[in-house]
Order: sequence, then C-alpha cells, then structure tokens
Amino acid sequence: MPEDVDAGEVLAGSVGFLLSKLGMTSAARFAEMLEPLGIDPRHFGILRIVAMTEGQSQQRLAEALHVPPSGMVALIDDVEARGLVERRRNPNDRRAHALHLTTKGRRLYERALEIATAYEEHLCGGLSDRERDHLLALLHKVAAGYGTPAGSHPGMA
Amino acid sequence: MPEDVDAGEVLAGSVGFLLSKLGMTSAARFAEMLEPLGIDPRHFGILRIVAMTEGQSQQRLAEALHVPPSGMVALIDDVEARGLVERRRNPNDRRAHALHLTTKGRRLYERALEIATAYEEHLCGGLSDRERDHLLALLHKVAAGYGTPAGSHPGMA
DNA sequence: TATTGTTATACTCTATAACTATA
DNA sequence: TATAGTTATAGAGTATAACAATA
Repeated sequence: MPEDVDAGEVLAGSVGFLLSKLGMTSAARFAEMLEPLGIDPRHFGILRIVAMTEGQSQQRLAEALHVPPSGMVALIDDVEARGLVERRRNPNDRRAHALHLTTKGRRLYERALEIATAYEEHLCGGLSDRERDHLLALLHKVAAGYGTPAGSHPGMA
Repeated sequence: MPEDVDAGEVLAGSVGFLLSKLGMTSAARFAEMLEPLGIDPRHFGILRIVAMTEGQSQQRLAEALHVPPSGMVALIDDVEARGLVERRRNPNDRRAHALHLTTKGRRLYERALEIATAYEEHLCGGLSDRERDHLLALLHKVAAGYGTPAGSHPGMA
C-alpha cells in the first residue's frame, strides 16, 4: 500500500517542489499532445525558431538555443526527415546551411501552435482569467530572479 | 548574435511554457545547492521517504516513488555507499531489506532540509508573503487538474 | 509457484572531439 | 588558419528481463 508511505504534506507547501513537479508533469502532457503530429517539444522549438528567423544557419540557432552543434545536426535531421525543414545552400557561404520551413512544415507548425493553445487551455482550465493573469505575473516575478532570456528553454539543451 | 534570434515574447504569455521552464531551471538550481552534500534531488527524495517510513522494503518504496526495482537498487546503492542508509535484514522475511537512515544519514538529511529551505527563500525572494501564499494556492489549483498525489515527483522515476 | 532484490543486457541519449569542405 | 557542419566514439543513464534466494 503506497498510500501509507506517501505523506508528502510538507512539500505541498513548497513553491520549488510544486513548480518543479508541475513543470515536469505539464511538459510531459504537452509532449503527449504533440505525439499525433510525430514531433516532440524540442522539434516544436526548432520549428518555432526557424519560422521566426528563416534562412539562419544551424550554428546561429544552436547558439541561441544553447544546443551543441552535433545535437543541432540530430535535431535538424529529425525535422528534415519528416519533410518539415529544408537545408538550403547559402550562395554567400557554402559551408553554411540556410534553414527554411517547407510548406508542409509551416502547416504542421500551425497545427502545433493550435495544440499549444489547447494545452494552455487545458492547463489553466481551473482558473478564471483574472487568476491566470495573476499566476502569470507571479511566475514572471519569480523568473526575474533567474536571468534567463524570455524565449529560451533549458529543455532544448 | 543570438539576441537577433531570440524573440520569445509570444511564449512569455504562456503559463505552460513558463511553468516548464521555471520548474526545470529552479530544479537545476536546487541540485547545485545540494552538490556540496554529495547528493542530488533524487537522493534527497530517498532520504526523505526513508526518514518518514523507516524499515520499509525497497520494493514498497519503489512502488510509492514509481521507480523500477532495478533503479531503486542503484539509488539505494548510492546512498548506502555514502553511509547514509542501511539495508538491514528483515527477520520476518529474509528476502526483503528493511531500510533505515544511519546517524550520518539523519544528520545529512537535516542539512539537506536546511538547504531546501534556503532554496525556497532564494526562489521566493522577490515575493511578499501574501504573494507567495497566493502563488502556492494558484499552483495547487492548476495541479488539481493533474491527479498526482501530493508527495510524488515524476522526476524520481 | 510467487516474490525480493540483484545483475546483465541492450538501448537511448548526449557530448567530445576528430574530420571535410569551404573560407 | 579558422569556421560550418558532420560523423565517430565513448560515456552516462535506464529499462527489460533473466536470475538467485527465500517464501
């Protein structure tokens, strides 16, 4: 009977514990929701940054996402194999690849954005709009203590 | 220049993204703070549950923490090698090990609890007491949507 | 025959650093 | 000589399932 053994009341009062637990649980849920699309949250991150900065080189994105170059190769290989991203030759510097979304990639990215929205609804379903705004503000306030840039996520690395 | 490429404003408005990012960042910080003790957050979890339920078997704890039996062996090996936990023979069932904290283990666990408290302070340093309580309440409300028991953390598995 | 704990195997993930092609 | 990208290799981590001791 694991119930005997649970007794986690102490940690229920800890912001750190709850944050870590909720972050992990909800990220796993997001990953499940993306599964029908054949991608995971990191691929989503790649699609997002390529969509925002078409034509950039792999290493530039690797730096921005704090992913080692070899890891970026694997990630781009994944999305390229699915026909979502194209490596184009850069005529100015033929060492570098210019990354672009394919039409299929753009469509899938849009579907992924819808899933992200549905996920957000799912997550905040129990909150009123006011509560959601308040939670967001409080999270930003906590996050301010960690000087991390807005768009980057440690899970990419 | 990664700054050109950042542009994460959209996700800054997402509870899910922030939660996942903050959870991961702050958990990494907690791990760093535990490092001087030679343990990581999972070992802390083991010490905690053993402290709360002295004499339990490995498999009972494994079930409670959703860790596979072989993983529990590795985890207990770690803390036993550091002299923090003892495997005692159970006279009633000599297949099973009864797990107990050593004196050293109890002392180290208490230091780890102090670190956990310091970590919580560090995390919530930017918040007033009222804000902290409010954040906790909102997080609990979100967590209610995921029927996870209070003490368990998916990171143990 | 079932169960506790252990070990062995195989698998995934990832990072480091060597390599190529361009510059 | 330096840089973009790739590949090869080796290491950590982890799960599956076979195994030994006990019930």
